[in-house]
Amino acid sequence: MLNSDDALDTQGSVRRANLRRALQLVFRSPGTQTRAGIARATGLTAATASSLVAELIESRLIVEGEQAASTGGKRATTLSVDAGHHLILVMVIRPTDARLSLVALDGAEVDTRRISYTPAARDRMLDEEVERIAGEYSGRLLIAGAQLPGTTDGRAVLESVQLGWTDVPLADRFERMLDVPVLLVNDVDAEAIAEAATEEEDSGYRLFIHIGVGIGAAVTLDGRLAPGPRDRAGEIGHVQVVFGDEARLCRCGRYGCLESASSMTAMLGDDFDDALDPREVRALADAADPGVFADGARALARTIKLIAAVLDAAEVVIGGPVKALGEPFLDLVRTDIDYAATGTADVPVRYADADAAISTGVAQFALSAALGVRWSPQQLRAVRRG
Amino acid sequence: MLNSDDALDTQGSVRRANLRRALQLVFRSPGTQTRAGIARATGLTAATASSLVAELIESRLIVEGEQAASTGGKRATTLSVDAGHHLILVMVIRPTDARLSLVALDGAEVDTRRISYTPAARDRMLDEEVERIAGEYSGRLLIAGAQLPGTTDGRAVLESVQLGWTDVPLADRFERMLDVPVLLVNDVDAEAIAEAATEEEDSGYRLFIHIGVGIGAAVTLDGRLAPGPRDRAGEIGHVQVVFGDEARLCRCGRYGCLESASSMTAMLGDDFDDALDPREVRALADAADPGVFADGARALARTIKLIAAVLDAAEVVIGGPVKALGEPFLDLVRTDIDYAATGTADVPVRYADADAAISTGVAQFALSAALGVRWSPQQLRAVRRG
DNA sequence: CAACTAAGTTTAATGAATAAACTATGATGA
DNA sequence: TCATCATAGTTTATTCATTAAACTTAGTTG
Repeated sequence: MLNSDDALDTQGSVRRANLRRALQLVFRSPGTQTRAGIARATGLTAATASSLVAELIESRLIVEGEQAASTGGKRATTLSVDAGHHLILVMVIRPTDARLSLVALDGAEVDTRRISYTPAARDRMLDEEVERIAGEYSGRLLIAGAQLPGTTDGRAVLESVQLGWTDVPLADRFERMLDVPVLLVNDVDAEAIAEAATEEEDSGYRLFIHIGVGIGAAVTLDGRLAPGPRDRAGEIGHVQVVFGDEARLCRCGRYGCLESASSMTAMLGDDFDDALDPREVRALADAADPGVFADGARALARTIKLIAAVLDAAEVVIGGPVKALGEPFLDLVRTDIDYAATGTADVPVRYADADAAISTGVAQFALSAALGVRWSPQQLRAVRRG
Repeated sequence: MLNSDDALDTQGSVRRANLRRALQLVFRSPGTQTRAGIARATGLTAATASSLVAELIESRLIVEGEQAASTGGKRATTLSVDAGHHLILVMVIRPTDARLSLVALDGAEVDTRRISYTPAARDRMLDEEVERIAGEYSGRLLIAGAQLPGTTDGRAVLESVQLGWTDVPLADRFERMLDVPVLLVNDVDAEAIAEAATEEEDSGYRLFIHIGVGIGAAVTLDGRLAPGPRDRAGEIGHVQVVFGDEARLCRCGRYGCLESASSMTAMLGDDFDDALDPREVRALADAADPGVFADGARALARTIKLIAAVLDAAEVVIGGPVKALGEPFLDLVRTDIDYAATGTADVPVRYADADAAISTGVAQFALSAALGVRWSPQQLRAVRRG
């Protein structure tokens, strides 16, 4: 709609860019943004801002709200995101279950369905549910995004060990049913995008590391995934970071992989599972040998130091089930990063915000692709509550 | 000129973008590009392409050349870069000497001056030479770029151990004398940019690693430095990558840094110096214990694997004096990268092209900033010969 | 209540694109 | 040999999103 081609053929591209900018301003400050505010923020004239707003209202992307208090003259008409029309279909696809949510433009979840399946029935049941949604919400769907474990180029699943898929053109399949654009995104990338909502412009690279049964990484910049064709980026779980006698056998058959030291399975044993709730994880952690956390933190710190140095990363965020280990584990990592390192700037390390992983990332990813727009952190919280 | 603001206020921004695209096409295929070719490549109409070309000729950026052979109709007028007017001032600043070159838009070096100094006299002599150039070439200068060792935000030298500078606003100082924009760039970044000229669009990230007395890294994407405010990026020399008994004392006082294993000084001893020519380096290498190369290659391979995995890098390029060690050293690195690693794609590793380091990178960096344009690899070779 | 201030709209002008008709020049084939 | 076609490039009228400036609306303030 607002996106599309990169051809700078005519002034249409300027119009699209300005529509995006105006829409972004409303997304960032819903309920308080005004036509005059858009004019001031963009440098466009009030006439143009009005024209842009008219088109966005016409497209049912924003709506007028209350009159704002006067600031000395006529009261301004506030603008909000139009939550009443367009919907984003968010699919979280996991090996034995999936979650399909319809998310409004204000972040509210309008409808959520959960399905469970055996791997053999997965394709059929997914297709059926997508078909059903296509029937029920036809005309209101804006875009769809699917998050899944594995590598993807956004259109097809290149390789997913967990799902047992190789080169599956999932986006094409769903697009034929839904008749709106469908995007695929790696689950860790989606988690990183959700987390990146708090990222300010020009604040630099942020490294996100998910730690559960496996380990994955993602790099974001200005609230979006770092640019470039990076279909297989972030696959750091099986890079060797432990050497010599300390290197342990990894499930991949090699020695000293990051996962062999820092994954939750490595630290808590095979009883650990991504589906455990934090209380259960803490119980496992209490029973574990404290040495495994020291080893895990050390391997993780080595990884972080190198990547943060080459990117000059502004922040490192750690997400996933590992959060149940709490600040003590993070302090081990921070100590091992060794802030005194010559030539390496201090890299703050923190855990991801609670619940960011659910489906906000896919929704944000799809929204950004459809409208070139980011939600404010406040609105993401709305999605999380949903 | 063609760059400037990001304000999408008017169709002027479209015009600027189209001028850049037309200019880029002439830069990429000088002597063979035509108005009709620009129209075809951009999707713009022939009328618009003609108008863009007229403006670029008016600005003395391109010139008409020969008539091309007919392809079935009227012969086309070829277009070339106008090498006769605008000049780029390229400064390579080193601790005890500097090189100031005036580079034409076709890559030819029109004038080159070398100055030597003691650190105490450096500022004065640089200023004098820049003033002299400002006098001689006033009116023809388009932009200036300075390459130097150390961290920079493009405007000021944040920290340069080699030059003994901290927070020196060098760009401002030179801009007052030259009256054209001045950009600063880290020397390894400049080397990476020169190397990135062969990089195709959308081919992914390329990791460049310079190995001499010190080690630095840079990441490029689509022929340019990876985006983002990365003032201190690539400072990987003093990240620990060797652990346990194998870790050696580094000149920074810590143990196991990448430089302590893989720098030329670590491998060849303190007799090594960045100024040695390849023959002298090979002589040192012949006298060295082969074990140091194995150790150096192993530490380097560990570094490369992790960074390449997180970025999904398409290629790794190694530059600097290390090239004198030849393919045997590179083969050690390649073997250690261990192509069989699970989840890690094969990353090709090669040496940088010969002579790329001289001044092409700064020139390209400045050119890209001034006109948003990249030279073709052919033209970069012209600079290298200069 | 007059003067001021801010929000927002209307109208004419501007500039960069397109479409379509045009000129110029060479290749091709009956 | 010349009519026809193909390609390069220009000219002219039209379109469209912007700006500037005048205007309306609706509030605050002395």
